[in-house]
Formats: sequence, C-alpha cells, structure tokens
Amino acid sequence: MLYFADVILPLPLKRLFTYTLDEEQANELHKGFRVAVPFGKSKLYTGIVFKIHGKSPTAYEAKPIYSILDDGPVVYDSQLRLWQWISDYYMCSLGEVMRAAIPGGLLLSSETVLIKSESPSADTDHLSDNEYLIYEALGYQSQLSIEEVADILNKKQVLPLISKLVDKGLVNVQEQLREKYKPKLVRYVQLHHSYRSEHQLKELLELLSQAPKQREAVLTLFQLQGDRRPVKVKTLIETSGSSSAVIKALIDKVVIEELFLEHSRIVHGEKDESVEVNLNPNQTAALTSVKSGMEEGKINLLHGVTSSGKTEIYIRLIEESLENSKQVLYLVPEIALTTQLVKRLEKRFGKQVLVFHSKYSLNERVEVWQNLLENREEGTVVIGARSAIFLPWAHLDLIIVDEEHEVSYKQFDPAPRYHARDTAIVLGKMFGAKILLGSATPSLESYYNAQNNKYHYTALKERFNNVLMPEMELVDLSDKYKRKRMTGHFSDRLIQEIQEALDQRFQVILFQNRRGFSPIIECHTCGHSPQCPNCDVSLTYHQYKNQLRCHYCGFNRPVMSNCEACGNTSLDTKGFGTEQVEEEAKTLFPNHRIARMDLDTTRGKYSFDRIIEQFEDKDIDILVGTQMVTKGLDFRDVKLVGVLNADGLLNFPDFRSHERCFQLLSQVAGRSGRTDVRGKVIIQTFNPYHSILQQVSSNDYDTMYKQQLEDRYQFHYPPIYRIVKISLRHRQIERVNKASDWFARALKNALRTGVLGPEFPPIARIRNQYHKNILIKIAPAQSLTKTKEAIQKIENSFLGIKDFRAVRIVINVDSY
DNA sequence: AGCACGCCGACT
DNA sequence: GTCGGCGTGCTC
Repeated sequence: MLYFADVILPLPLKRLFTYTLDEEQANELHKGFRVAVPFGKSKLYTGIVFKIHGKSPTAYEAKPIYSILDDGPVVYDSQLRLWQWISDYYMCSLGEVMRAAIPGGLLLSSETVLIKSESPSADTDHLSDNEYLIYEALGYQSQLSIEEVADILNKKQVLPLISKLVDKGLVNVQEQLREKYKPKLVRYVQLHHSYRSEHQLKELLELLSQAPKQREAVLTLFQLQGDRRPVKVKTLIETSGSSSAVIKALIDKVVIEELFLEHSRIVHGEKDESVEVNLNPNQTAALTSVKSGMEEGKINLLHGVTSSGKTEIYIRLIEESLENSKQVLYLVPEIALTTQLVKRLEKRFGKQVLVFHSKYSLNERVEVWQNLLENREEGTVVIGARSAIFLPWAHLDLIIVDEEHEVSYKQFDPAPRYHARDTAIVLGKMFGAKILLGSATPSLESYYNAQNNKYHYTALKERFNNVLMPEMELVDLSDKYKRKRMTGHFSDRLIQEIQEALDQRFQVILFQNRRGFSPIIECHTCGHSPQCPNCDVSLTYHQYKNQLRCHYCGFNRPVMSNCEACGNTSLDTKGFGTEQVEEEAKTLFPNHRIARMDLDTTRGKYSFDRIIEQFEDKDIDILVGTQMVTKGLDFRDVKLVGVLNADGLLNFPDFRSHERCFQLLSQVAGRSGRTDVRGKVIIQTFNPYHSILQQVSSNDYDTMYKQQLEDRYQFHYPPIYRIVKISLRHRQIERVNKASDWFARALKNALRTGVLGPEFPPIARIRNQYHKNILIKIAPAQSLTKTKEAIQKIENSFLGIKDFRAVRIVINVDSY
C-alpha cells in the first residue's frame, strides 16, 4: 500500500503538492499536521497536510516528505474548511490563506549552509582567489550561510562558485531547518540535592561562614524554596539582596544548581471580583432582545449609539458562554484594540482572556495559538483583530464583531482579501455559534440585512447615564475666509469654543484625517508642485524631518527653498495635516499641553497606550489626531470635538465615501460630552449644506441610510449588487492597456452586463507600475458562483497569452 | 513566492 | 572577457 499526502504550501500557487509517505509516517501523520517538505531546488518549506490518500500521481513522481513537525493537528478540520471557503469565495489559493492564517512563528524555513567536506581532497592549488577565501573561512567557522558567503566575497551571485567548490569535493551543502518560535526561558536556581535536609544545610552554612553574602543567599533560597520548587534568580537576588556574582559563585561551587524553565509570554490581568456589571433598563431590554434573536438562530445587529453601553451587553453574553466552558471570539478593528478594553475584560474574566493582535510579537502569537490547542475544553474569550478568526477554535459558542462597519475589517493587500466580519459569520455558522454585530453606525450592508429581516435588529438609542447627545455646529469655511475670520485653519468659532472648554478645564479633541504637515507644496508663481518620480502623486511635506515624502512608495528627499521649475522662492503649502494643526494649536494656545496621535506618533507597541494614558490623566489638554482618535476611546472630560475640515472626507472618489464620512464624524462626535455637561462638536466645512453633513449634525442615521441606499440601487452598488474588482498592473503602460482591454472584452462577452472599465484609478502609476481597473457589478439575481467561474476561466486563458503573462492581476471580491 | 536558466548591456 | 539586469518557466 502506498501513501500520499496533499500538502498546502504557504505560496500563491493554486495547486496542492503531493508527497509520498512511508508506512510509519502514514500512521503518524494526519490532516492538519505540519510537515517539512522539499520544494523546488532543494529548499525546505513548512506545509499543512490537507489530505492523506493512496492515489499515486501520474504525471510526475512525488518526493518523500522531509519530516513530520507535530504530534497533533495544528489546524483543525473546521479551520481547513474555513480556509477552503475563503479560497473559493475570495478567489485565492489555499497557500495564501495559510500564510494569513498561521502565525509566522509556526512556519519553519530552511537555510542552505556550507560545511567543509569530510574528506577534503588536498587539491587546493587549483582554486581561484574567491574559492580559496571561502575554503579558508570554513577553517575558522564550522558552517557558512549563503548570505555570509556573499558578504565575504562582497558580491551577489555566489551560487555558481559554491557549486564549483562542491564539484571539487571541498565543501558540502546542507539544508538546515530553523525553528522561529523560541519559548521564553527564565533562569531559576535550587539548592543542590545534597543540601536539602536541615542537617546538610547546617553544615553548608558553617562552611560558608567566611562568605557572608553567599551564606545569606543560601539561607534565603532555603526559605523561599519551602516546597522544593526552584526559585527565580531574579526573586532570589531581590529578596536576599545579593548580586549575580554571588549566585554565580554558588553555582560554580555546586552548592546551588541553575535551570531554565519555560515561561508563557501571555500576561494575564488581575480578575477583580468587586467589579459589578449592572445594566440599566435600556441595556436589559437590549440584552433580552439580542438573546431572543439568538434563540431564533439569527445573526444579531446591535445598533447602539456611542456610550450606550454595548460593552456591558457583550460582557453579559461572554459570561454565559464562559460559564459553559465555551469559546468566544471578540473581534475589534485593529486600532480599537486598546488597553482600556482589554483591562476591562480581564477584570471580569481574568485568565480566561487572551489577546491576539498584529502588534504582538511572533512568539506571543504562537503562544496564543498553542494555548487554544492545549486548552481545548476550557472557556476562553479571545479579543483580537481580524486574523483572530483563523485561531484553532474547538467549540466556538459566540462571536462578537464590534464596530462592525469598520472598513479595516476587509484585508486589502496581500491576498486573501477577506472581510473579517463576513468570514466570521461563516465561521460562526460552521460551529453553530451565536453571532452579534455591534455598531453605533451600522454598515449599509448589515442594516439592509436587518431591514429585510435577515438579521435580528436591536437598537440602543440612549446614552449610558443619560449623557446627552452633543450639540453639533457646522461652520461655513468659505464665509469665514471671506470675512477674514480665520487664523490658520481655525475659525473664530472654533477658537472661541476651544478657549471656553479649556477655561472650564475640559479637554479638547481636534480631528483632521490626514497625517503629515501639509500634503502639497505649490509654487505661487508657476503652479508647480514636486511630484514623486515613481508614482503619479504630489509629494507630501513632512515638517519634523523637513522632507518631502511619497505615501505610496516611501520615496523621500529634502525640501528645496526654490521652486525647481521656475526658481522662484514663492513656495507655499496647500492643504494640511495633523502636524500643521498641532503646530497652529500650539501657537494659538501656548499655555496648554497639546499632543498628536496619528500613524507617525504611534509606531511603537506601547506608544498608543502612552498617549491615551496621558490624555486620561489630563496631562494633555488638546489632542490632535487622525481617525485613530475616533475608536473606542472613552474620555470623561472631553467637552469639545473640532473637525478641522470635513470636505476631505466627502470628496473621496469611492461609492462608500458618504457612508464613511457619516460614520467617522458620528464617531468623533461621540467622544464628547458626559453626564452633567453637554458636549459640543464643531465641524468646519466648505459645504455646510451637504446632505451628509446635515444628517450627521442632526444625528439622523435613517435618512442617511435611505438616501444612500437609493444611490446604491441606482448606481448598482452593494448592498444591492455585489462587486468584484480586477486590477492589472505592469511597468509598461501599453501592456496594461492591451491586457486590460482584452480582459474586459472577454468579461463582457461572458457576462453581457455589469462590466465597467478598464479605467485608470485616480493614481495611475505607483512604484513605476501602471494600474488599470475593471469593475464587475453582479445583480442580485445573478449567480455569484457562476460569475466567479467565468472570471476564473478568463484569467486562465489570459495567463496562456505570452504577452500578458507578465501583467500582474489582482482579483478583489467584495472590494472596498 | 523563490529560484534557475538564458539572453543582453556595461564595467572591474 | 565577467557581472548583474530582467524575462520566462517550474516547483509535487
């Protein structure tokens, strides 16, 4: 009997790869195990076993696997089914799903190393200089990596030289598997076993009477070691007041022995039994409604305005699942994963809380994964960003998708371009889990489903503790400019309100959805503005480094004082970002502490938390920020929120821009106000009569929904139609044009209707590559599966055309 | 995705 | 003459 394993490799390749197994391996190996397999020219990859069977491949001879890496599955069957669904639905390979799903730390990769041949032929005379250099280096070092060889020789292409050395029998090459995950080891000590009894100890202490420090350390260790457990070196040093030199001396004398124990990197917060979660009548009613929806087996949408207390409802539901030792997935958008929220859950659920998040290190993510594999039967709640859907769930009981409308739930690049909310729903269905989507401003998709009775809908319209909705004021910028009532980008109204809030010792949030100082530098004389050499965009001015940067390719260069086109010094800035707002605010309010929160100031793991903490502690009076400040923050003392310019949000060339503008502004607005003081929101705009801004200021979700839905009907967009975007790109504009024309024509032939383009996107060239998009709109009655099959077929023929093969194609299902 | 092979221009 | 640029093809 022959055995074969179909293996998923973490590569963007459509097919699986088949390897042979011997009898023993076939008995040990199962679906979902990791294996190391040779692939291509003598490289080892980590793969996941997808299927074990006895059908020999006919077209080629399968290679044997290199080794089995696990004694239990790392990915469960249900996970693999989810992978398959993602691969089918989002039109990507299983390998791409695998790469997104498995934490990098679990993927071993191999490295080719050079080692000295065991029986070196003495023939070193006929070596070239370079060959001799390498041969000599191997005399000092037992092995050399390819990179090291390249470094020694100071050139890139070294493989021909290496194969010459191999041919001459002087060196051998070997593949070495490298484990990336490293358990955290902590240094412990314990008394040597010959000093464990009191009698032995006494003798020892006498022996050490000449060394009081060591004596003291041994005594302390004996006391600490009461139950014979090893003691952390750190603890011993702290309690005994000795130094590491003393410890080392004792280890050298074999009085104590050192050992290293594995420690978990998962830090648990303290459970606080005294914290009570009391629901007000509105919340209780909402909870009852959600539960009735769950009993009907429906997906639930909880529409709760900011500060209405959705989290307490989540906590109640989580509690019930955990009491039954079930698992809960609590999805949040990346930037909403704040320490505040995690702490709150930890106080309630203690060690049952796990956090899974992209700012976590490779090792930390592996440990969360392993924790779920090892504690299958325990109640656990994982709070995580979108990739948490891939964790090895065993008995998922409840999925909460908070801020359900957030666009960041959709992965943009690379594949799989999945939507975490939609995928979570599929995952939930697989487990028969209860599903709750929560938002203050639901996506049109979810609200539409609720309206059509597909989802169970629950509204929570009152803010907690009867906090009033903030008062909204639209400020007409064109009028303010005309009447010279502007100071920089601040209108007199905004300055006045800020001053008032600050005088009353309240805090202020200023929102500008653009980082940097000002996007564009423009010459007043000739109108020229510096462009990126690689992309079709103007360079963005960043003051803190006095640099012009491209946000698309990262190109940067110093700022010149003269216009490079006409030589005049009449350079001026156009548009503005958070940096400039911060600077102007500092000039306007020199006696107050002002801080900025955007991508540039929150790069580190804790920098985000630090700013939040400072703001909470009232060490910051005015916080200037991008949309980061809109997420899940709960600040007690913010009275005023100022939106510097709402127009940038309205004018995005995207069918969702109005919806997104409403959501964003509603959320910033929600940051202001508290029980006794009504908050205030000032929105500066050139379009004060724009319907979206009117709807925001009157807090009218329903009108916004109706109007937007009408647009979506009329222009064939989601949630009525489905869309698939196909992007093509290549360095040569001609090739992109020809290829996309061909592709679009083939699509039009196959689908008849709903194919738009090809068209250049607003930024046609990025990183020296020309882009062109084709949009497919799929009518409600049209089969999604059949449409995708047609696209797939066309892509396959496309790849068969020599001239087109070099053109990159990206297919984005449900593109945002 | 990697990585080799093969074909071309530009330098020690 | 070699070095390294990229287009092309293959990986069980």
